[in-house]
Amino acid sequence: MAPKNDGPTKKVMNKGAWTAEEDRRLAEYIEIHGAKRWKTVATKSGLNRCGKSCRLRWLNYLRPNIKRGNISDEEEDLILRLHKLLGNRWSLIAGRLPGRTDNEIKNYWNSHLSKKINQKEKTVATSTAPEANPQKAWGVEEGE
DNA sequence: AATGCACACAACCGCGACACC
DNA sequence: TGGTGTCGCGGTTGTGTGCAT
Repeated sequence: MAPKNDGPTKKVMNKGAWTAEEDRRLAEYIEIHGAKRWKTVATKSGLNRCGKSCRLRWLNYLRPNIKRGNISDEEEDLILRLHKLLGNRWSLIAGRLPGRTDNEIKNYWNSHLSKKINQKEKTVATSTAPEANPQKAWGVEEGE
């Protein structure tokens, strides 16, 4: 499909998956000028992307020292404990896991751990004879 | 071999916080 | 002190891929 004429004033930003060329340009720009003023990064680097998009791409994918995939048992355990402590404060949790990003942890939680926890809760609920104390077994507190 | 489904991950969106003028 | 612009975060959606039927 041939692109339509967008008109003289309106500039349409790129969306969707990043290309290798875009990655290269972003990394190159940040290497020279640093990762600050994302709006400027977006415009000056010549990428037709918004600052937000550049920031996300850099933090979650291009930044050096990023660990990707293979979350170890220790890391998983740490995530579980930190989540219990902090709740959905993914950036704080990520801060405790060197090389991991908040987005990755959030994704991991949503696809793996939330299910695990649901299953755990179910087994606990069934194993602790509900008829002895039904309210506690179903997590019902008087104040609620 | 084709199709449908579930899962994993990348990216977008909306909103609140913060900095600067 | 209020207004405006930018950033950062969390929630959500879109898309690609592998697996089962």
